[in-house]
Amino acid sequence: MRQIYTTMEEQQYTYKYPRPAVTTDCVVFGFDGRELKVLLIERGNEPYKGCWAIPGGFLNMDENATQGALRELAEETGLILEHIKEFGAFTEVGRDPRDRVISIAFYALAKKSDVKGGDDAAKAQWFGLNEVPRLAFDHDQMLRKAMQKLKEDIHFEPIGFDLLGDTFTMPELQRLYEAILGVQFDRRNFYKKMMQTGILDEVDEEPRPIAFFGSHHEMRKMSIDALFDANPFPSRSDDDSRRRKGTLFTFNKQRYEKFKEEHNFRLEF
Amino acid sequence: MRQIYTTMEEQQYTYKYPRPAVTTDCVVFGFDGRELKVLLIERGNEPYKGCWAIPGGFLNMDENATQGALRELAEETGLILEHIKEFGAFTEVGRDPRDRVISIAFYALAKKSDVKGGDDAAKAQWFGLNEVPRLAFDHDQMLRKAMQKLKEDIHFEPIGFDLLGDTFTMPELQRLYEAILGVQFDRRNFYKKMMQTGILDEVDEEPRPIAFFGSHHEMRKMSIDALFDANPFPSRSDDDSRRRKGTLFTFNKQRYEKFKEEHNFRLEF
DNA sequence: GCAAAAGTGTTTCGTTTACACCCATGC
DNA sequence: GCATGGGTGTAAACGAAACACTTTTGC
Repeated sequence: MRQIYTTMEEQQYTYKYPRPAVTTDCVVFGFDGRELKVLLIERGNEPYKGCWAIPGGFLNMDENATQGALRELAEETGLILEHIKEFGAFTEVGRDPRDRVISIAFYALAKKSDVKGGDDAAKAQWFGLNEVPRLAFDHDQMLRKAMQKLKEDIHFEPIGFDLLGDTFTMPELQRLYEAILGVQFDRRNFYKKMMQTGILDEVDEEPRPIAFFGSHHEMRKMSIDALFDANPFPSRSDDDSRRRKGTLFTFNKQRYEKFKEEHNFRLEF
Repeated sequence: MRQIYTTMEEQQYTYKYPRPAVTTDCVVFGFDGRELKVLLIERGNEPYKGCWAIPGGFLNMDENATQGALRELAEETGLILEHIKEFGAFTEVGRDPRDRVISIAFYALAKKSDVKGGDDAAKAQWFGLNEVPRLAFDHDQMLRKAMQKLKEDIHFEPIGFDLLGDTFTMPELQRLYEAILGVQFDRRNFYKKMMQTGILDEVDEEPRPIAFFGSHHEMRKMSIDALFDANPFPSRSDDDSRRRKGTLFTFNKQRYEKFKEEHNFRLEF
């Protein structure tokens, strides 16, 4: 948070008209095979010290909002993501008790393999969506809006795949959709609909692919196994007993692009 | 623009960290019975002096983004609207050549009867979507994104009705949907789909209702006729020959609310 | 009276939904 | 061997799309 400016702390910035401070926040969703999780951080400073909050922080002058949100996310939680989606600005006058602060809000979807434990992430923790504590600022509202947007977006974009590993089974995918949308699907109909999009490839055996993670500029390679060993999904890793059973699939991005063209950019469920 | 602060021009505002300036912009769509229009203003100041732009301006410290956008819209175009919809933040570092400025963007739909001519609106003008000139800043991009959002939203919300008068005929409504979505519908199927939503009421004869307009705090009443006489839709008012033919309908907001509940908040077309 | 647009029902087709049994795996 | 979850096809219902002729209005 604001680390870039620690060497300038004595410097002052003066403007003719008052300006709100601008922050970015990023709601990160994860999936443990059973329910949706959200990644929160415990605030170390006032206001709302000790309270849980959506990761985020002040926008730097040399980055756009997306870059700012990704940077803050990496700093505060250790998560290195590529795709986040803006879903709204939060601009009520009194939303920060100290100062006028507006926030540009994003949501993101994290695979298990994106989770990097330890160090920076010491104060970051996953919460089931029904166990979320009272959040700082207007972050309750922000979380609700993010969930709503996620529900809407998943009808038209295969964003759900970002929440699963590189390979997944059809029941896993179905459980994910059911968790996000809060409804139950008939297994056979779900299979059919998914398969007839043509964006899924059947995989004969688990490929144990290479995953990338590390800091923004220095990427390291390591096997999925090492990632899992180093950073098991925090709670209920016994849920893994629900996984790795049945036919494996993988998401075919190329065919998805083609699919989008043909179907007027709609993928419905 | 910034009028609230004209008495403080000598005052300076100092912060420990640099802050972007925050503006709001509002893309206003109108409909002349044939094609979609967008309301633009000609800039009187640098940068982009003389260039057309989406109405907007700096956010005041005592208003949220929605209030700021509505205020700027009223100041710059004379339009007093109630509902605008945020569709994104524009935050690229170099989007304003002078300073770091981020903008929160809205779109709005204006009925003919919302158009208030003269005075403030001297430099505001409607453009057909194919006649839009090169716009200031990143406003081309902003306009494209607004159109895209409008297209998406109209599938699920009856926002189209805001573009028509209090009463309208079915062909008018159909032309509007066709203009927004860029497709052609079968007349009979369109009738059926609209009527089976139950959100339209048939009106026997034109009710000549009372309309409200004026400044934010001092509302005046006048008849629709006087409004039309004073402020005909700028271009092609001969398009009115396409109107007032056939059965009149009006939008039933109450039934729409009920409809939303029953249909899981979806209104598809 | 002629041209242009409004009004109206039915059939066809495709999509969505509902539904049941066998198989593989883990305990 | 029993319980749990995975895998598969078909029939019925529903909603979307295609389609033509008569009536009204404006010139």
